[in-house]
Amino acid sequence: MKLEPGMTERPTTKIAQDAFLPRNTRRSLPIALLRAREAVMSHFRPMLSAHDMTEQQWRVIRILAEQDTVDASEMADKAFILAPSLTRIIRSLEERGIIAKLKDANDGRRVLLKITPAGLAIINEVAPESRMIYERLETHFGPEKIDLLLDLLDEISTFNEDA
Amino acid sequence: MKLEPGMTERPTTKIAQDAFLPRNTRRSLPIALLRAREAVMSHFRPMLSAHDMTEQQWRVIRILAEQDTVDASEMADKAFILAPSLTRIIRSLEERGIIAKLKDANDGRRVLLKITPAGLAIINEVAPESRMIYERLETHFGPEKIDLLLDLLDEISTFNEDA
DNA sequence: CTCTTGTAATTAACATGTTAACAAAATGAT
DNA sequence: ATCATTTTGTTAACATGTTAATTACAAGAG
Repeated sequence: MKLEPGMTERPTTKIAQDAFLPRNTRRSLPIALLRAREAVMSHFRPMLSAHDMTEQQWRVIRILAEQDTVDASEMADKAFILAPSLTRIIRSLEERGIIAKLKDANDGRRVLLKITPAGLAIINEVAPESRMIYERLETHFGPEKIDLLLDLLDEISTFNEDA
Repeated sequence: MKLEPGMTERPTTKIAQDAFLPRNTRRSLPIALLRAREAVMSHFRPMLSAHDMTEQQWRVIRILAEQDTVDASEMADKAFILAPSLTRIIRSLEERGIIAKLKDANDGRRVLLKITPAGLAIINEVAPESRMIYERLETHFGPEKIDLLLDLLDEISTFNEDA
């Protein structure tokens, strides 16, 4: 390594520190998970943005299509969205008339969520296309491989719980 | 009655629309990737925040520890950070004296990045602990399983490129 | 009943994700 | 050289991620 005029005299060779360097970035699990997620989402995003929907907003109304009434905590859990984000998403979706907020009669703290007809309309427009995209992906890789991946991801996700 | 994970639920009400509903959220690949990523990161985050480092900032200086000088485009690519985010991260890291910005003599557009001694000090503090955490994870699941997962993720990540 | 503690949701503040628009420098064709 | 085009990086604007503090209500102990 050649020293440039502006560099310090201290040797900057990093070979001696190799043992202290992090693992190679190319085999980093967090980045690999991020890349894979982005690759998958890139197929869905155009369809969602055509309906002025973000990915997270879609996750919310999708869950409300599966289950009629969901309180905010359960929604945060299922959609994997943190409470502060969910508060903003709910406000936005409600202003757009896509979901409705109800009060829980038994617990004044809880916010109950429900999809509106307008929200259902969006579901019915987006869902078929979403299914098609997913089926293309499943066909390309084979359902077994996707299942294997989902199982591995599930296993990783529960790593914390047995510490 | 509470449904356990793995059970197949089908609420009473929306049966007629079943064909138009999205896939079940619990087997959603994007959410599964998100959950897994968060599970992994939850082990690293406390250590990073102890050094006032975000995950993304850590990715940046980590790459600069592997490779002495990197321009912004290459960094965005390797750290998987979009250009606008990277601009802000670079500004922040530079203000804190952790990295330095240089100008490319051959191309006036490019920004070259280099880690400072202060940055190297952080690397040397964090890296050993980071390795230990990763080794625990690798021991728990077995290196073959991690490798299998990384291979599958890689395969998913390149799905776009053969369209 | 009062007080403490715990829980659900919101707000605040900052960092990043995401897309679009933009400025500056390089490139290539004429 | 001149001009249109492409590439690199930044800025802007809005949505979400992240942690901490806060408010409103619920539950329990005394």
